[in-house]
Amino acid sequence: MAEDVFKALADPTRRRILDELVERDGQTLFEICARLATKHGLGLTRQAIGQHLVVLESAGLVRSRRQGRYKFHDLNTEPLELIVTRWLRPDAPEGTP
Amino acid sequence: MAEDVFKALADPTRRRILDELVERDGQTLFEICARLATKHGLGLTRQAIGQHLVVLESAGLVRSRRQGRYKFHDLNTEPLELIVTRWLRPDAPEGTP
DNA sequence: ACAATAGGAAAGTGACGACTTACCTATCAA
DNA sequence: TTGATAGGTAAGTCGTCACTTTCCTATTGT
Repeated sequence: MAEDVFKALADPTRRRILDELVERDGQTLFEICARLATKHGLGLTRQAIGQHLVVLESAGLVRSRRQGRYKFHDLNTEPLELIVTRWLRPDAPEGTP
Repeated sequence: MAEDVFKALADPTRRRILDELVERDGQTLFEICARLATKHGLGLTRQAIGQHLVVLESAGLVRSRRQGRYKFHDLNTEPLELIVTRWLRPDAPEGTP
């Protein structure tokens, strides 16, 4: 849903996470925590980042694959292209007949 | 800057307002109120819509021009294009998982 | 087995945001 | 001027969201 995508993008920490995944795909939760702390100075707990990842995954912006005790997260830009065409292309076939 | 744009897009009512302005540019506050009420069944007060327009204008998504006692609102899609290119990798192949 | 590691799932708190109510200013028509 | 229209602003309420704390499950290494 578009609602979930926009709400997911509303938080600056979640946007930072997307930035991290653009730079290097397939990171684990602990890796994301470490990089956010060192590169951006974000002093958030692991649980907080984990909750953000849940939101991003529910919005379809992040896909995760489990491998043993590791869970790797990949960026999925597909929902982004959908929300853009809503206002950038006025003559696109809209869902409102 | 980008923060304001994402926060502005986070609210469904504000996205509806953008939809309305895509369909017909240069509407006044009362026109937007009427169309949101009739077409989308939104029972919001004029003040609420006015506050949303302030948010949209602060984000640069809406430009307004005053003319007498009327204030016309125009859509500005420029901030949208900026936020899209942030995560959409330009040289990524189409079917990359 | 045991402990360390990677992750998940609660409840609780504090702050921010959306909305209403009420009141106020400015412009136009009679 | 008077009254109607178009818009602006402030206080207050209520819900939502981000975050922490605490505790729990699952996998791996020794």
